[in-house]
Amino acid sequence: MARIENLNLSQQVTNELGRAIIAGEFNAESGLPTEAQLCDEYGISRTAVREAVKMLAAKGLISSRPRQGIRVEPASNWNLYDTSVLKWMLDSSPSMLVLKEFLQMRMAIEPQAAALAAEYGTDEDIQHIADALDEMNKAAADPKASMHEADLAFHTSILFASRNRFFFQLRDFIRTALSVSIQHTTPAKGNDMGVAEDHAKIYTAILNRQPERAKNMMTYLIDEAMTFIEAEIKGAK
Amino acid sequence: MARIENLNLSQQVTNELGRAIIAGEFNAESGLPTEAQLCDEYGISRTAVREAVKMLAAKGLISSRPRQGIRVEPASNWNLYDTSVLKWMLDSSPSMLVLKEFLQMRMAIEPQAAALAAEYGTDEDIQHIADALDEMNKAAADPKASMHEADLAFHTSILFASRNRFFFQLRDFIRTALSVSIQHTTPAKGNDMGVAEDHAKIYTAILNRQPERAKNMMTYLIDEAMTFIEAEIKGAK
DNA sequence: ATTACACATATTGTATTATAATATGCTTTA
DNA sequence: TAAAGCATATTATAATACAATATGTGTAAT
Repeated sequence: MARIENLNLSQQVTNELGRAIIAGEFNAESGLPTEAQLCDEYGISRTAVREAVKMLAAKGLISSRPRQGIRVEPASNWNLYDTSVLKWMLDSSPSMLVLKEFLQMRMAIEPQAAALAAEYGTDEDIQHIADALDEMNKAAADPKASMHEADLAFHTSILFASRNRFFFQLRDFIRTALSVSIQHTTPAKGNDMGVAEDHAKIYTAILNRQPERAKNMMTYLIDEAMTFIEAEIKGAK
Repeated sequence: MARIENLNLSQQVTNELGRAIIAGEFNAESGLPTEAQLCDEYGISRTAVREAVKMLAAKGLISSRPRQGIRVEPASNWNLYDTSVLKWMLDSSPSMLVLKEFLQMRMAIEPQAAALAAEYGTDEDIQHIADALDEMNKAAADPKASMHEADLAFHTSILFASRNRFFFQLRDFIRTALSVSIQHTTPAKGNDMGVAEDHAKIYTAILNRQPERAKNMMTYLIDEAMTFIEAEIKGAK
């Protein structure tokens, strides 16, 4: 087990087991080792093992019952919107497989969020979007600055401005999806300014309280990534 | 504590504390009682209390550190897509407040899911949609049959047919949103047949592999509920 | 007076042991 | 063959002890 400083024992075991479960290292029928076996394996007390098991159960990965042991739940029950679960997923499966699914989700969430931001975002919310856009422009001019971080901040600030807690709750998911997306599309760019302009159009639409336009501009932005990825998938065949 | 048969102790405490946290019964600054106090309060061992605390921490509701105690996390960290968390939320806050947010999310997710279903759903997936539609038609004719259940099955089957695990993962969320939605819109209906026809149009579009049309029909369906709710909110003022 | 250091203290973190509850399979019996 | 009961493996809960970790307090040094 990779002992990580600053995390307590049960959290480390949670990490290790969570990763292993999602990587498919446990047979779905036979399930996990018993608590006693896990104690031996990791050289820790049952207290720590049980707390780890409870945390994984809370995330929908496993369930445990007396005499039956610890079973892996069907993947359809895993809480994919849990940050840890999402991380374990990306660690284990080649990101190309989920990249398209990510983009499909972004295509559902972000245009709608942009429209809601245009309709309900406060002036302060919209100022935060402007701030992120400024950072992106700076980064486009100055290679030292981080375009990536500014990009994430831009999209997150729009989720926040939607004034809908369910949209904002997806910020980690969207950030992850966006990061993976960027990693795959960046090689082909060289047009930082063009991307920045596309983002600016979204911001302007929100500022001018044009929900439909904001939605369309966001759809366009994501569709560019989608087109690129589909070509890449096709090419890989 | 309402002791529920068939749930073990730590799960019952998790339920009770989760409910109380989301209902705002704990001061955000002072946090929760210490483990020792919780033991006294519920008359249970530290083992059970700690396991409950770990489960709640896994859902993002709390965090605990030595010497500092158990703190309530900011609501923005709560995992709203966890079924339990969602349930606690609906139990505590008047559903009217979240109903519009639910509909905004449905408006993002479901039209896109319908489009994906039309593009990627297998024939078998689409048959399941047809089955649910049949049930809805039966229920429209026969008052004994449950329209509600058939309606939920219809929407769920489309999420499944999207062939995107992130969409399907939202099934509990969508089902909850839809249930709340129905509770508020049903009084004004009397047009079960009209609703069933709207659903049929979505199905037909998916069957004929028309993603755009499927999306539009689903948008129309949800927009009807949205219009109704907005009128109700306006009327309540 | 202010800073730095050490120490006391409260609270969670981990370990250990013991017992209870529960479900599964096997054996016995009718 | 079926039903009842018993053995057993595994998790569930409890109780106790000690370790680790922050937080504040007081004391000493500058």
